[in-house]
Amino acid sequence: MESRRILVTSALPYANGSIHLGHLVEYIQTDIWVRLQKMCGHHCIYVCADDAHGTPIMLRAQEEGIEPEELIAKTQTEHEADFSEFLIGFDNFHSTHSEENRNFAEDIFKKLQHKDLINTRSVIDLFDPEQKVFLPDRFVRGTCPKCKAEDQYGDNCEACGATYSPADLINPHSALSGATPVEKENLHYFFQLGKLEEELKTWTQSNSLQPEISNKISEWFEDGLKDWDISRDAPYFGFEIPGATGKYFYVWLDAPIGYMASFKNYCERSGEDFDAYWNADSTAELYHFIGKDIAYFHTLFWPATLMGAGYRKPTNVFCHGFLMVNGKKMSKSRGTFIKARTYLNHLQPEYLRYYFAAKLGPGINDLDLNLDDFQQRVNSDVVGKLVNIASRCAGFISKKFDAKLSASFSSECEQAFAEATAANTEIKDHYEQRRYAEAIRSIMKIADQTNQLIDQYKPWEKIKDENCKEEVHQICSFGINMFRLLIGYLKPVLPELAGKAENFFNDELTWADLASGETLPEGHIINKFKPLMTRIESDKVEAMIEETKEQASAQAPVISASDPIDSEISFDDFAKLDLRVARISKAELVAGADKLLQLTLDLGEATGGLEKNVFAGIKSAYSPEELEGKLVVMVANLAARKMRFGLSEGMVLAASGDDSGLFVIHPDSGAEAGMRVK
RNA sequence: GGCUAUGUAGCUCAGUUGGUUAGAGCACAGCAUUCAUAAUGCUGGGGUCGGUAGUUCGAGUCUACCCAUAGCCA
Repeated sequence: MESRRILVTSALPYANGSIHLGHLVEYIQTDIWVRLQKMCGHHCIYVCADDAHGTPIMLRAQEEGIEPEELIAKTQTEHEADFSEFLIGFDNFHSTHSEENRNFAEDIFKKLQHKDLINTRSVIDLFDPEQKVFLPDRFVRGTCPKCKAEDQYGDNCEACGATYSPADLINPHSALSGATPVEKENLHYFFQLGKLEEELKTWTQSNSLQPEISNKISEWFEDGLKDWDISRDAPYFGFEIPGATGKYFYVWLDAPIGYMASFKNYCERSGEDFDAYWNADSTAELYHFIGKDIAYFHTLFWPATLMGAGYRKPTNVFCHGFLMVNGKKMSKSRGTFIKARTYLNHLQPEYLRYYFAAKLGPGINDLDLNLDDFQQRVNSDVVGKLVNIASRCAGFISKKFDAKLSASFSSECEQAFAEATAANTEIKDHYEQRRYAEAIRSIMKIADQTNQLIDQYKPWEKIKDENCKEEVHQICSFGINMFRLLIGYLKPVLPELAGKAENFFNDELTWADLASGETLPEGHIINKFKPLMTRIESDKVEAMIEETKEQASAQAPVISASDPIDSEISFDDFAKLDLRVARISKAELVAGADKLLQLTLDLGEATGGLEKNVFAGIKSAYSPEELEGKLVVMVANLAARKMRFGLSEGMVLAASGDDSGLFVIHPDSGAEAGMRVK
């Protein structure tokens, strides 16, 4: 078989926080792919690095009262430990804040300049008049224009998730001085992507990108490519642009260059030939595994950078979806924003590797970590089905046959072994095409068939009959051989388990061994069987969630301060409100309104049978049918307000938090329409 | 708001170019079994495929609109 030369990367984790289970989807996906390639005898190199530049890192370092360099060094140590324990087998892990990366970034920038792909022009930025510096979005704070949460960043609101520009903030102020920012012209450097449009189009079309991504990319081309702003002003943690004092490369310019820098760093200590992988005429393969959120940095900006600077382009870019936990986005308060370290404190990494593999496909769908399913699936598949095969056969072999295997099977078993061997082509292809879930299904099907066969031969009965001893020897040896095959197929996913199993049957497995169809030889001695993997226990999963919740509540004061109690009012202020119980006599959809329902409220006999018309913004949480007949509380003396759809004569009270829920307030049973609420 | 995806049994997912009674694993129920880490085998119940309206002899599978979820908008 021809050996391929392959360079693989995972996206660079950002150095301002810990690795969490969401990150691990990608590293595990990549690692499985790389391990398969290596097992197949290909020359495959897997590099990564910490992404160490940008404003958030500066801010974080400031908060902790340390230099950015100290922060990123500390983070890198932590990241590497997490990856190593999750068995992510990087050949090199580096940092974008490195000499290699500085050299490449500067060199690439100069090449782009030389090709006339860089220009400059003035844009209006916010300026701090006291500190005399331009303010990055994150250095401007103010009230969210959408949800009115106070003290939010200039680019997005942490309370409601809205995105906007700093100029949209209410009461904007500089995070540095507190002064109100002023608008001022500022010089920026731009990468003129439009000049590479044709070449980029060709690349994106010829490159068998995932169809979802191709569709998305065609969108960028439709409006023509805009120039890309690649400079940021001091204060910034990054590389200064050559010949431009006080201007820095935007983090997204030098981050992907970090792939090259990390590989260069690897070449220097391994003797690998850098140019053979990166020159424009390279015949090596280059793959980037990334999350769907950063697709266009990798399918547009990054290839453009490489083209412009005269390097090779990626062979392909593989996008994956996001991790959900129990069907929802990871959430600190639900205890599902689980850090890699927290997981490791309670559970074995291979459980998660198996579960992710069992659910990963080639598409960009989000992947759900359902914790009950996780426990059941791993226990059932890996322990119950797979490891059980060795466990139920090993005893007979070691106790009754001096730990020696037979190499002759019944014709039925021989056929089963041949079929399982033949499946290697298909399984390998599933892995190669990143259809891990299908690979796992194929593998577990073989495990099922093996258990069925063992059941059929009933060695535990036959062992009682001296005449059937050879049959027992054969079926158990068959089981061990099938187990060996299955472990081999799962080795990319479960490298540690595979290592233990290889120890057990005194053999090391490559894909060629699996494909050969050969069994272990007659008389081959197996070692004493020890449990290779134990079951996931519920209390461990619960403990992990608890620990995550504790981490969240430790930060709670910061979170609760985002919505403090309003300033005090007098009783007289309160008494001005005429709150009444009302019955919804009619509720209907409003044509053309996204969020409104039109309610007819019956205020009962006490008010002389008064009815009011109210438009309530509760369509997202209630259907008209479920509201009709219900009692609610309304502000009855609120001045009527004219809306696009008609006159609204009051407000219905409802509770809402930042977690997108909306809950209408109902009086307890017994209340009647018209009653005062006080 | 625009765009790109996703929405199939309690849970997690498969369903090729539209075609006989919609599949798997887990969970559940019953039976068998005890070699094995309460593991294994057999049998069974359970979905009309997010909603509505279309195209078609025929749609989970095509079209339009709507709803929900995720991501992106340099």
